[in-house]
Amino acid sequence: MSRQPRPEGAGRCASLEWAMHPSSDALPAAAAPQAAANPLLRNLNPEQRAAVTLAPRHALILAGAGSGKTRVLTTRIAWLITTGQVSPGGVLAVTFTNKAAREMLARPSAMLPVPVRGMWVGTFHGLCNRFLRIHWKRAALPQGFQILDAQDQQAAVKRVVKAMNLDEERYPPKQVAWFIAGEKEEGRRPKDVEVRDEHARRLVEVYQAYEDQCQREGVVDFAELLLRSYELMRDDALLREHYQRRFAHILVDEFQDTNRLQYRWLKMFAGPGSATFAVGDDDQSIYAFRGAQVGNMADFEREFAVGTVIKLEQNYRSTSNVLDAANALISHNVRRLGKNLRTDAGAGQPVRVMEATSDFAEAQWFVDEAKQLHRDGTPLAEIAVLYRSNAQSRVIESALFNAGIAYRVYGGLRFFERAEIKHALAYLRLIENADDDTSFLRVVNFPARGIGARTIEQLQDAARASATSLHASADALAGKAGANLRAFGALLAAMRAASAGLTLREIIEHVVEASGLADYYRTEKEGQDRLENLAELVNAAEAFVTQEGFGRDPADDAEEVLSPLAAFLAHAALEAGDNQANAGADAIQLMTVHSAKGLEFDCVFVTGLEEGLFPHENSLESRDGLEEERRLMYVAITRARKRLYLSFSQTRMLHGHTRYAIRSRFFDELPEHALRWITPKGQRSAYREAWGRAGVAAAAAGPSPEPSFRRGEAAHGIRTGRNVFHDKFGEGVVVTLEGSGSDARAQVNFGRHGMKWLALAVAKLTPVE
DNA sequence: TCGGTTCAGAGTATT
DNA sequence: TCTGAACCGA
Repeated sequence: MSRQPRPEGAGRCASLEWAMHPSSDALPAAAAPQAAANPLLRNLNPEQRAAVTLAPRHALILAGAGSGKTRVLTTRIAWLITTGQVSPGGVLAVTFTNKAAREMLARPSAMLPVPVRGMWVGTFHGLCNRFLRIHWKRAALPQGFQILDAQDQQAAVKRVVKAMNLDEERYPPKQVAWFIAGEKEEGRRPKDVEVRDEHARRLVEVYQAYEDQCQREGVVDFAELLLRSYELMRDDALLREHYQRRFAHILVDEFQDTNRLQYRWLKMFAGPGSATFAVGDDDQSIYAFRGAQVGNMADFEREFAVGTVIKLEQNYRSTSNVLDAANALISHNVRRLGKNLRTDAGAGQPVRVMEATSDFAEAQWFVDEAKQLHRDGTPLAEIAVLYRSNAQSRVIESALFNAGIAYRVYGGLRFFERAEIKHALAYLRLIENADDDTSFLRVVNFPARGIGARTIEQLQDAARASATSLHASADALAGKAGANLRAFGALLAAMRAASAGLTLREIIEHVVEASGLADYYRTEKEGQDRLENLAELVNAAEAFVTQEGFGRDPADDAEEVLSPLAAFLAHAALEAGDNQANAGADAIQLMTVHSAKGLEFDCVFVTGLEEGLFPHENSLESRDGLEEERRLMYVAITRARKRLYLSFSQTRMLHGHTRYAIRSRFFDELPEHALRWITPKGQRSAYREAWGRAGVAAAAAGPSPEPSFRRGEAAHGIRTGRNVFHDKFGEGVVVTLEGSGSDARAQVNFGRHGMKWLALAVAKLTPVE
């Protein structure tokens, strides 16, 4: 044993040095004695065991893909509790997704003989909701405050922009909502935003008006949940001390995905006596675009004076060919904490690489390959197709559909986002809170009850004038329109009265009928599905009440108990539900690389590996952007257990045009020994040979491209789809030809050098082939 | 108020 | 090419 555990408060340089060391011989020795005794620690490797049994102090666990991260996290919780180091009530465990949160609750419960009640396990938002439900008074919120999802938020912003008479062209609600969420996630209120120009000043005004509106209506958006809790902790010393004392152990999953506000939030809960156990992987940081700061890992080490960094590098998922590919690829990133995956699984199958002539052909090839795998015994559900962007799923779907193979696409509308569900929820929310204008506007005329756009405009004017909600202003309108409005108000009042004393299930059943929603969908041609969804909503509510007991815990000493309806509405906003029925069926899995994170499959196909698509063109300008794309590719590769296929296509239908593509630069970063090119001979493009280590000019004579590429014939022997060589930019593909004679120009995709327009009279372009 | 037409835009996404 | 949103006529 070469090293002893680091004493408390040891300097951070030392810890960094630790991080850079091969870890197995550098583990804290403290783990060893108890290890044999406790069954929890059986089957853990030395690094995992070290992490699980770490003494109570801040620690950073660098957990590589497939290294048993969740296992370490959950076993640690169980370990802390069984060894009596903490009671369940002293544990705070945070994740990003509900799925991960459920796991983090379920697995320790299974390991422990004692109930884990009192433990705070959940998503950042879920925990903030819990926190604010308890301290709603101090947070200046109504007890039954409602949560706006992204859709609702955008609608609310739109209303503000309209009310302020701003040009919706210059202030698109989507972007304004994005701006507001971004500022909140940086912890900034309107007064804190730095204003440089007129446009920014206006944006801040909108932000302020939006805040006022939310406060008036008693609603909060997602970012507000975080910010409001953070501020309350920051400003209320008693409260802060209470929670800091309570949570002796804070565990964070996917730490590399935290944004600035989440990091500060964590810091606020970590008191002098708490130990923060942060688990993450900088190589899998793929959410910078939504505010994630990988830098939080370094900040954490510094600001928490982290004494222990443990690297989990033993991979239990993939064979070494797959890992060699992953390791080699990611080594091209400069900004890394440094980590290398290893496995005992043996070399396994080589990574197969396929070059297709078109996106259509690529999809067809995939289908044939998948059929073969299935025939050889792979369940369909163990075959996944990954792509960079959602639009790519279409051609694959249609190929699968034509072949009659079951498949499942991830993403898309989730249960609680469906229109009919949102409508029903809007009625329910109005029962809870009549001032919720977002919900009011959603259903005031749905089903139609003679309240048109003009009426609503008048109503909004009246509401603005009296600074009240729409519902409170209904009396101000005269005539037939006013009568209709008051009838709607009476309907809501009747629903509210009727729901008193009913169970949640009965309330929803009543509302679905009384609102006219059920009748509306019964007469609709395609309303059957929607009716079924509404019935499913009733079931979901029922399940929520029985299973969750709506999340109350006596230990939380909430000031008053929330009604089941309000709790269910919060649940609906925080957990959008599944996006697909029959999730368990045996079907091929289609998803973006982003949504594949955290999953694993026997066979993985990564498709569309073309310059401009993967890496995506929008991220090529900056090094950070490109490195994130590379991490994304790393995530894609490390999803595979046994077989990995990488494919790209010479042409791809994009935005209605055929685009000529160059294979992704990532191929050049993969080790040749782990790859096997399976492209049929006659199908390889010239640059395929040319692009390798030998340099560009010595292109092997390739076969001619598909006949369809021969269109667009032009002078100079250059034509669309042809591979050409340029002295400065190297190999490229002609994408477009324009003009004629001395005006002739060609648009050429030079891959890593980007898309260029070149005048054929000037530029020296030599056809390659 | 509805339904058809026109137009812009098209990356990744959890809560 | 396809989608969703805005717009216009009946």
